[in-house]
Amino acid sequence: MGFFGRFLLLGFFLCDNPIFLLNLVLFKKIMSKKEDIQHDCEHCHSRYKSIFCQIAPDEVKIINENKWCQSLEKGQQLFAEGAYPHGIFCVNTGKIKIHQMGDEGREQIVRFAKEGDVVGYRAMLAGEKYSSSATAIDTTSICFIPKNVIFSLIEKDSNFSIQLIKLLSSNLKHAEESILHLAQKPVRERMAESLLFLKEMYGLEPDGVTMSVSLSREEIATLVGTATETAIRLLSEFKSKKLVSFEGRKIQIIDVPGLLKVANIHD
Amino acid sequence: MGFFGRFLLLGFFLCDNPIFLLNLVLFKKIMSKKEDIQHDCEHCHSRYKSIFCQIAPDEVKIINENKWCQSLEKGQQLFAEGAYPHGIFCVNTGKIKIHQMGDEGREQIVRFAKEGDVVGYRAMLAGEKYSSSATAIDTTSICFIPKNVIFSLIEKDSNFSIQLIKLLSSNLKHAEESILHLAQKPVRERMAESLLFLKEMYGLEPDGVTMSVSLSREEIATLVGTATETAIRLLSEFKSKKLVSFEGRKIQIIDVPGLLKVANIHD
DNA sequence: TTCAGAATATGACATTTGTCATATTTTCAA
DNA sequence: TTGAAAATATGACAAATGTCATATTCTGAA
Repeated sequence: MGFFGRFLLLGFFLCDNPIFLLNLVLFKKIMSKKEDIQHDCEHCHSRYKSIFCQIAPDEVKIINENKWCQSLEKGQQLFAEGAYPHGIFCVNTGKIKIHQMGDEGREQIVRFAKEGDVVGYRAMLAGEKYSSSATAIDTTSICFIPKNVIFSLIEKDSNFSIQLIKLLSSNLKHAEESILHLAQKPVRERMAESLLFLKEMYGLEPDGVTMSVSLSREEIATLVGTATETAIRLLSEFKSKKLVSFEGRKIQIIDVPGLLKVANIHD
Repeated sequence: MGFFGRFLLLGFFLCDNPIFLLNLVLFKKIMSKKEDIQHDCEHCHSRYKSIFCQIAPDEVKIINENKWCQSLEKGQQLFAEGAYPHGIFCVNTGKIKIHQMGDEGREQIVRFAKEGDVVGYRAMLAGEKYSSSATAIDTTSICFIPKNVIFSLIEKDSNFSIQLIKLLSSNLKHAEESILHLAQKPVRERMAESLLFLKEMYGLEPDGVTMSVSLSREEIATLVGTATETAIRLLSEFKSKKLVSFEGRKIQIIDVPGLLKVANIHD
């Protein structure tokens, strides 16, 4: 897709979007970056980790011709609650948080995405507005695949449907597990669990102890489902108990068995 | 499918099931009931409300020939956490709760199902063990459709895949909403919300005020995500504030706007 | 560099919610 | 019918968690 095509697509994406102003800012930022790198789906390393891992070569070609890549700075929003989806986003590299706004203006992180993950698909598939927002929590490179391409893939390739179904199933399983834990586990256990989860999700830096994700205390609090102050206190407590250590937002996981114990995880 | 076929299927269902003993009880109960009514999918009223509403007549025929119906008493378990799924269950009439067991042996209700809903599909589609249990909370009639029938339907009918995808999406949306509310709303708000939810989900009796679902205080507590005593206290409070009234487990919704206000729901 | 605003940290306290004890009522099987 | 067990109800209290106030530290723009 050439520059003109991309422009048209972007225009389409913007014009029936309720939060037009916000996207206008995004639009300007994108335009000011001159040209984002257009990746090649055929040799895309993150494709093999994704729901697109098994699709036929000519389908890959169609996606490649219709997709559109973009890079996001840390903190940039990919889409916002209430907007209409026109396609899905595939994460090439980077980190994304999926979050919702609560009554008192407090955000709640409900999911994360990394390389190979797909975001924004739930609302698109259901034919609804986005029920959550997505924001980059690190420099991120994503590809946008238009709605019609996805739906024609579902029509043609039942294997792709199964991949989507498995993805949704997996998300649903995790969501229901979160429901259980939010309802029944005390904050301290959830904090330990969340730290272990982040370690699993985004891994560690080459030093083998520092977590690759960098989140503010407030973000950690909205993941755990607690007040920011409580999150800070618990992190300090974990530090004093030598379960973790940290310097600002760089958190080191020192004692995994200890954290598992605090999280009340056995098997 | 004749009696012998059903027996074989049941045998299959049972033998690689980790909680064999539990199912043995179920097995005996089923057998003692002589013969469950075998419904006809072609004229099934609940099919039109379900994910099977759009499938082709010959597919309906295949399902009809391979399905197997069963009725459950209130309190009977349909499947248990940890067991392996061999198909999905379609609710014909009745009410089902989907619940998980927490660390301290406390259950947590994560979803409900009624006429036209499908249960047990998440684990089956993902190729995993059940992550939750399903139990009838009212006299319920269900049909069992074997795994292979469902997967061949997905393969043949992309429309059916889309129905499944939409179902999963809808469940995921509700689950993420629950996460938000459990993390941010106080118990009182969640209680009011749960009562309104139950009213929407299962409706009212002909009198126009009494809720059709009958749950114990403990079950209500595990839905709201609180201690049983707290649930009882809040219900009493709502009663004294004339928001609801009740006689045992029969709960009347008196003041919907009042409940909406307590639940902190505006729009 | 410097300064303002944001993020982090910590104490004091209030509120919410859970737990335990103990009635009271209901249910169901002998 | 009756009695035991379960469910419901309520009080007293403890524990967990949130809120507010206030330092302290960090960060980025002028």
